[in-house]
Amino acid sequence: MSRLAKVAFVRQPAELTVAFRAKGLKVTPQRQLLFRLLHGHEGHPTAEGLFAEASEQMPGISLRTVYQTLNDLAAMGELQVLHITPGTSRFDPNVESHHHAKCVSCGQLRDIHVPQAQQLEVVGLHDFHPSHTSVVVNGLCTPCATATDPIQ
Amino acid sequence: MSRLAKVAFVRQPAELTVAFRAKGLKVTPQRQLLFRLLHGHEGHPTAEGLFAEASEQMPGISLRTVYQTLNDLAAMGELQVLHITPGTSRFDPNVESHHHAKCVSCGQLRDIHVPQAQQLEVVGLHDFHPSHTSVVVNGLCTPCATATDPIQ
DNA sequence: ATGCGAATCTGCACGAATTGCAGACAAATG
DNA sequence: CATTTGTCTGCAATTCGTGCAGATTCGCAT
Repeated sequence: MSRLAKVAFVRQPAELTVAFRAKGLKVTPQRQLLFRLLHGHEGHPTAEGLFAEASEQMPGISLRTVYQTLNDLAAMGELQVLHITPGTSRFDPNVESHHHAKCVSCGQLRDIHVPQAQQLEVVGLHDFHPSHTSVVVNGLCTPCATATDPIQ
Repeated sequence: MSRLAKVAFVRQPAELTVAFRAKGLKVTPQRQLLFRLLHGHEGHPTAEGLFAEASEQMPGISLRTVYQTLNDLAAMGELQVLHITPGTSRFDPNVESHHHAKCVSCGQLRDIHVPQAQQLEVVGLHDFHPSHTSVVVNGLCTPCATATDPIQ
């Protein structure tokens, strides 16, 4: 196939609503909007990026609220937080086991699958209890590889 | 053996001196101090951490200079810059091919070897020119695992 | 050695990302 | 519909890192 099979995005907004209430967290219009934006999001948005998207549909929403909600989702394991790019966190709505390819020129991230990732032989891992392995393939995306000027 | 075989640290200060001059960069006492601190450094220090170490031996050295030198070294490939922990960059004097284990509780990083890392099968990597793969094993170090159990 | 030009050092200001705080406000519950 | 509690917004503060400028020093060629 030419693309990854359909991936599992963050849970349905309705499910997140239940999960929030179950934790004593309230479900506000702002949070519902973010649930919707994240569900089906194929990229790896930053908080600022989601704030921009959210602002289109709800002018006046606060960046602070976006951070708050993303942090809550991450704490509940409904969202992956990536620290792959310098300076900023990226939020990955895809919670299925997967990994990333990163263009070292433009910083673009894309999802990949690495079937053997959880069965890697590791040397030098003493007194450590591994839970999850993440793989990042660094390289150049085709646009950056062909362009003379590797600007975003 | 109970530890990794002797790893290759950043090149000898004398070699870095030659490399800097060859690039038209000057070799100052500040830089020589950082060369020495990095050579044989077993950890993954932050710029602030190296600044603190450097300040002991050279009071008055500027944090700006530490950043400058680390960036120069990274640009020359004499140092790896890691974006694994949130908010800050870590500098890895070990330029040999290796990977990292990260304690998700205390943030500690340690070096590991993953022999198969460069031969991983990757699914979903189209229009991309990979150069280098990095593996991070997340988990708990023994102190954190035995201390207060963070997850109930 | 000596001098000159270019690179560097330091201190400070600035910018981006993220969090802390407080008062107004709204969601859940009975 | 009233109460309780958590949330929202705006702003200040913090942290990490870089841009800038003037004084200084390195390194090469006299």
